[in-house]
Amino acid sequence: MIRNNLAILNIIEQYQTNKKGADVFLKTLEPGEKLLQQGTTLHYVYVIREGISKCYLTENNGKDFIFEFLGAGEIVGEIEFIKHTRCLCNIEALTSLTVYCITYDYFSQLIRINQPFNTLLLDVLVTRIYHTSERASYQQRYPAEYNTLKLLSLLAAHQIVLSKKDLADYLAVSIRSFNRTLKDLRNKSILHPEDFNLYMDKVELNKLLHQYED
Amino acid sequence: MIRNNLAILNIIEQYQTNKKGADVFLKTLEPGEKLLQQGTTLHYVYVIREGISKCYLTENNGKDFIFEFLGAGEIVGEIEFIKHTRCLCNIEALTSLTVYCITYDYFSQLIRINQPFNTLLLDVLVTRIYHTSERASYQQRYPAEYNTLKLLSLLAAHQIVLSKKDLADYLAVSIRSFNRTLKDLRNKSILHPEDFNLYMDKVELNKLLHQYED
DNA sequence: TTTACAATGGGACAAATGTCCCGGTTTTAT
DNA sequence: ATAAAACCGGGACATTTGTCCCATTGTAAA
Repeated sequence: MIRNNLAILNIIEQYQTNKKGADVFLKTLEPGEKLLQQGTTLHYVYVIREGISKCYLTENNGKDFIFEFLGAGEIVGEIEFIKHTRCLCNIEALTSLTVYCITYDYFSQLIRINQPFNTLLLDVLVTRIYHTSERASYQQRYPAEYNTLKLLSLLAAHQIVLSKKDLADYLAVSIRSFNRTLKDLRNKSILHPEDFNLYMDKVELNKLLHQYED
Repeated sequence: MIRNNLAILNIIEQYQTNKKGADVFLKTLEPGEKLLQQGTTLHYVYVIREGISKCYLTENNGKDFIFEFLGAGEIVGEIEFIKHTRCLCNIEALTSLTVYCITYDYFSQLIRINQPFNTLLLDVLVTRIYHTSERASYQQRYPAEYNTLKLLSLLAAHQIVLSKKDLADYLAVSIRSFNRTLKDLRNKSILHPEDFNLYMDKVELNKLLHQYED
């Protein structure tokens, strides 16, 4: 659930050390700052060097939907670059964030001239389609309880603690609903992880749930 | 909602006429036949020449979720090709379907050697991410009524009549729910399309709704 | 320290959605 | 032509989820 891509990071880091030009440079953001603002025009493509950010969209009714949490090596702004559009979504730093800023010209060069990079980019895009589609499907076709468990088990693989608001926005439910689900799960003395296709046993599961207890 | 891509179709048609080899050949499917079966291994990438198909995933609980309706020029199987995985989803013909079958070898060549094709492919992938993400967001963040109207207005732009099951699967709701929403909408004498950001007036809207009346 | 403000947790109720099921219609096979 | 089977719309009820609200806790600024 927190995406990374070290291969991309490597390529960019090589290029940055090779030529210290104005083509690739670093930028730092504090938690809460936005790298991309939905609807604005972009001039760079970014690659995250360090830190975690959330990629989300704010609907007209004020509700947010989080597409992904992005970590090291993730590309940002490539959609806007390729489609020549304004930002589809917001990217906001959750931790301190360091990103490589890549000029449009240079990124365009990379795609055309650097075959391995082109291949990596195709892979990144396809991976996104895969995950976005898969999640869109199960998140709408299974009840919140199932999705909550799935989310918690994914979260357990990372150390970071995310706010409940963010978790709820990822699941596309209200905070109230999310809290209720957690409470229900805690109260269920008999939980069969295998019912949920989770790769964890009951002990692990309870550990997870009680992380979020009072 | 029914995707097309004439630029891709053009390129493939040119190549097919140029060299009548075993690299690109045609295949025909009857309505109901599957071009891709979720979980199976693929050996070709396909480009739709004519007809409409649905791209959907069947969850373990038996529920389907339709990602998209694919029309002329749409690429199928490129995800499986690039990620070396088995089929993520099903592709099923809704009308008679003619597709170009492209060998993996040849597709791989196209990507590497044919710059315009590579660019088109990037554009296709990015467009998919864009639409999938946008829809995942609003479909989960707005009530069914809003989504139903949006769907009907999109549908109006095409001539094809889709089954209610397919429309419900696209919206990720039960048929019962979908029927109920249609009924409610029909009974609302005062409907303000502008409330829903729909590009149509009240007369058009009613025409739409009564298409699906008894 | 005190105050203000954001984040949290959950009760009560309303609204939305799913499940089950029945009666009517259409389709298919014999 | 008739019986069996599949399809369809919707009623009734259960479950899920959202909205509104208030009390509590934690945090940051004055």
